[in-house]
Amino acid sequence: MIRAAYTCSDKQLATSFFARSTVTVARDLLGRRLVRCHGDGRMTEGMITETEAYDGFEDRASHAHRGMTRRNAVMFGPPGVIYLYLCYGVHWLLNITTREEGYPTAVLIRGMEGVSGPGRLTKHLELSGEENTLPLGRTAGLWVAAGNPVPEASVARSARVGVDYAGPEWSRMPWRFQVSGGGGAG
DNA sequence: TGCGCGATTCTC
DNA sequence: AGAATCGCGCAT
Repeated sequence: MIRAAYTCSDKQLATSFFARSTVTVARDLLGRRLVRCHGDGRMTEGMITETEAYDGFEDRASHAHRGMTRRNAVMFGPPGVIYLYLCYGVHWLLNITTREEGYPTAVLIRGMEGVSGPGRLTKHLELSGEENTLPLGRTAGLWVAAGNPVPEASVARSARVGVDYAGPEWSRMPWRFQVSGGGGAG
């Protein structure tokens, strides 16, 4: 039997990485490797290719824009924490909290290498409500590996998906980040 | 306690 | 274009 070994993805991003501006973190996560370590030793990992920022009370697209509730409480907590919620009663969506405690923010992980769509991503990584509220790390079996972001030329910005209900100002906010074809091998 | 809706995805 | 599917958030 082959025992899973931690290799280059062993070193994870420090909590301080997530303690910055939500939009900055969303952009800076592109190109980083998302690592999932299952209980039975299997590991799944891949480069993050798409993210979205949800920032503060004023952002009407954010779960937190009307204040703290049971569901979104984790967004008000410390940075680097996993926020998983059930969308449409069908799909789990993965977020990572950012900024300081008390200010509600999170980055939605929408896509990774070989996987498009936030609902398919959690299914691929075998994530569900169990990991909700856990800090990124070995205990959760999920973390972002230290590495390099993609170059600026490889970043595409656009409006967030599926948030028309937030009104024109907030639904048009260019807080969606994707790895585009440009920028060379980096 | 009840009701409408959603940070999506799959099928027709 | 419409269904799946259920917890959340707000109104009663």
